Amino acid sequence: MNRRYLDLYEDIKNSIVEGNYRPGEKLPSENEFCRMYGTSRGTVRKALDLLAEEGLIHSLHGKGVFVLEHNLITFSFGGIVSFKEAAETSGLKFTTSVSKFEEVMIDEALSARTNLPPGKAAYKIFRVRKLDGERVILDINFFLKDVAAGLSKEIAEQSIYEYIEGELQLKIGFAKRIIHVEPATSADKAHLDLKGYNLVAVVKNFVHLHDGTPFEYTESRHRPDRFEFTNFARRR
Amino acid sequence: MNRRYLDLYEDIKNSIVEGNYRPGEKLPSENEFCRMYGTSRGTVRKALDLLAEEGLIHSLHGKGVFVLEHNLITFSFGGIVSFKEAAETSGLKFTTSVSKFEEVMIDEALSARTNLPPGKAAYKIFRVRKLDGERVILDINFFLKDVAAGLSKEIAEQSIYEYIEGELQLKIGFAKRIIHVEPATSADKAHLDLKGYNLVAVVKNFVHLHDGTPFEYTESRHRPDRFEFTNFARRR
DNA sequence: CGCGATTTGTACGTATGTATG
DNA sequence: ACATACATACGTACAAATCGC
Repeated sequence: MNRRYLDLYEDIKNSIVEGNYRPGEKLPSENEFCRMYGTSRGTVRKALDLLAEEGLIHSLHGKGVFVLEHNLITFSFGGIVSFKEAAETSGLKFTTSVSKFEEVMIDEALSARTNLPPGKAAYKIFRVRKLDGERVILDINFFLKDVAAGLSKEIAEQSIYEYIEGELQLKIGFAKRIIHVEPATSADKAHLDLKGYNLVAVVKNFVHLHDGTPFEYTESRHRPDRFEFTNFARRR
Repeated sequence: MNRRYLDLYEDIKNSIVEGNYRPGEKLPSENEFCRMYGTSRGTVRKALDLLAEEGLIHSLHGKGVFVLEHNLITFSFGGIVSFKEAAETSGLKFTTSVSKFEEVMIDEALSARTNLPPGKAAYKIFRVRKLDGERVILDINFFLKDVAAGLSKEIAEQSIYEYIEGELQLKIGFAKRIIHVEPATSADKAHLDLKGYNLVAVVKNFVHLHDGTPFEYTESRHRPDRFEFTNFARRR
């Protein structure tokens, strides 16, 4: 497969992140990009579309394409990003400890909660994310055992996504997220330094493979004062 | 301007919303759409891209394009949507009351909070959203007076966006959002039925016109138990 | 003021690659 | 092996907004 537009996208994105193109500046015109990369204008525009979707650039008819204000932390959360990736691009230094790794059967109740098919086995994982010595995030994962076969506690301590995409060569497709604020559970109280808070911010992730099959459900439970979620939207 | 891809997008979207194409079903192929609408494949693909971005459909190489599970509430929040639009598509019956409408000067402190330029005048509006007789959302808006000239309390009771886009013919471009959980302020306590909660879920909106100029800052302050934010993401 | 040059937006057409059945 | 369907890439043309002369 070719996918030159992805190379172009990453190239331009890197230039923006590194500050070669700065917020407020005008990018080279589409036709200049065509010359620079030896591609067609359609390919250039496809790369620019991706950047616009992420909120890094904005095109003005007749004027040009401009770099928007951005904070690196912000736009890393635009798509589906593993915790490791997000931590790296944000620059924050988290440490992770796996406090539970077990196999469970998905019964009706669990299926209703996770959207995973009942009757199947799943890995159930608790991971605590510590920042500045405080336990501020509890990640609760369920991965279908069929799909994520061979997951281990050791892998969970590193990056599960690297394993799934790298080793198993699975293709992750899309995810639906719901954010809620919920009462802290006994698990939250046991695993987090809640400092008296009795609510947690919860990001529920329903993740599907590229072929559409659901394979992961994750709840990210945040101490409310350390929670932040960013988002970019365009009006049509 | 032509924008046939937008017509196509809305047509197909309506068909999905109305249930003519149901979740799990396969859509007509791209070439069929070409015949149906008498357009080129590029135009069809552009319409499908928009639907895929919203999480309504998913394409499988060699197989076809399929409708995803969706709840109408969910995808209405994908882009920039006025409260009125969101309420309508969600089917929930909110009532709005304007409890404050005044003009303020943007000083340094307010500029830091809103990202609006210091030294300018702005409309400051409090609107309380009531659901099932309970005051659950407090919207705090700041609109640049320069831009949104002529705003009134009466307009705020209806739809500010209809006024801005309809009457003033302004084009809204994009918005950055940040979601936080914050301690309830005295304003929250005064305007909401907090039922003992001492935290609120806050969605901060930094809205820009199409030409990039910031013109609106809005804080949507939700009672935590009635807060929900949905999101769709794809892995690249 | 108009005119032309530049730049992005839209639409169409064609060709080829790749996955599926 | 073949037809179908989506994915990528190139090319062309014209529309519409902007800017400088």
